Amino acid sequence: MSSQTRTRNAKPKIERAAIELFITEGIDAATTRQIAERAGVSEGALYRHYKGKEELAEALFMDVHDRMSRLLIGAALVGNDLKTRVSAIVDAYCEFADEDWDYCCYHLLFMNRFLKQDIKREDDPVSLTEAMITDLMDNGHIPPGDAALLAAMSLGVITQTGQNKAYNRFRGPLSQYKDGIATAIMAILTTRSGDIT
Amino acid sequence: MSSQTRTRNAKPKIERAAIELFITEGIDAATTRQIAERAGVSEGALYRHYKGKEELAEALFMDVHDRMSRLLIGAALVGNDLKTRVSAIVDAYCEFADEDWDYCCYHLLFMNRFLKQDIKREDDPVSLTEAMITDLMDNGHIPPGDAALLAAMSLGVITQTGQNKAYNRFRGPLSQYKDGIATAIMAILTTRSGDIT
DNA sequence: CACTAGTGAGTAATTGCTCACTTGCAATTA
DNA sequence: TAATTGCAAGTGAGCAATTACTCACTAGTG
Repeated sequence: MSSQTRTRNAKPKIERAAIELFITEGIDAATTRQIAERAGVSEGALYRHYKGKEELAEALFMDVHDRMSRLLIGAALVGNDLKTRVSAIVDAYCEFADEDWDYCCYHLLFMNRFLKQDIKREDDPVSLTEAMITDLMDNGHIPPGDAALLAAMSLGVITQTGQNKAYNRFRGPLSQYKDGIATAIMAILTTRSGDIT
Repeated sequence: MSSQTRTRNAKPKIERAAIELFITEGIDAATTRQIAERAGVSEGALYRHYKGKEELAEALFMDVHDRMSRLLIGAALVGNDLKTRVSAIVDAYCEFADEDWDYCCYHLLFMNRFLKQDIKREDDPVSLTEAMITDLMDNGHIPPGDAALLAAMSLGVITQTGQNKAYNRFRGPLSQYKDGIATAIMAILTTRSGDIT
């Protein structure tokens, strides 16, 4: 390798390659050799930046997960009524998804792998949503109800739409569905057991 | 192993052990030795009934997946109006979940692994739900709208509630939430963009 | 007695990771 | 400015460990 220039900036290349392979092959099935090859980097380079494959996968996931949390917190500050908040959150999620689908998709596909341990932090997306819903109820914007359940269902509307895009059932940008998603979430939050005949 | 009686009915023992390990360890991380040990059976027994570990995992998944489809079809026959159908489906799902949580949980956790290839069969749960929603719209039970999106979101409400139980955010039987879930789905299906101020 | 179902030690292949070595940037010195 | 040098970053052959699967054999049922 005499006159060949050595690769630079291996870290971002590795991360991008890893995300792509993790999505298509699965985290366990993707080998460190594959990742290195796709990144155009040697296998050893991976270990300069991460302790191992598992740590790489987890770091990538937590990076996205924390971005989601910040996105939620940011959207919550926009206003305090129902429609403003819900629209802000849905818009922000869709924008993130369309801007970097691979990272968003990775987050959707491997939630259960990394979230099984990491239960009930104060600042994870589910807890944040739950707190926001409690707040909306306290301020009389929505009728009282089980905030935890409402949070789970509301997030389910968003994530399941994303999953359908991941399975190629939906084509094109996620934003095209943002009105439908926001409407559905508002419907969930405002409707209670007696309201439907 | 002279006077030791040889194990009988290895197949169901293997399946149960596999499901349990797949849930806790993940499909790739669970080894054939672990499965055999937990089942109280030799490793070779697995290969009398399945071509390999992957085929075992897929067969188990498809078994549950098809049960879900039959469950949906059965519930659809109960009535033809909104409330009857939605309640029937939610009740059936909750009952299945509470009766055999391991199988239901396995289905929830590994959907994306096995459903990525298996896109758009005529009789998979998502397509069936979509068809049912189209039918409800045609008969004037719910306002017109994007049936595919509404199907995805409605199923999201159910699956996400299940996922939350899988992550131990929710304790106890899933049935305790069935009214809340049914109400949310009806709200989604009956509400359209202009309905909320 | 035939044949299905179960056994488990052995094998071949994979794969995550290590380590001695190399590169070339950036700070230090002359 | 040019030479020196320290060090973070990159290399890749090779190792040690794991593990899915095979196969010759066997138990026991009908």
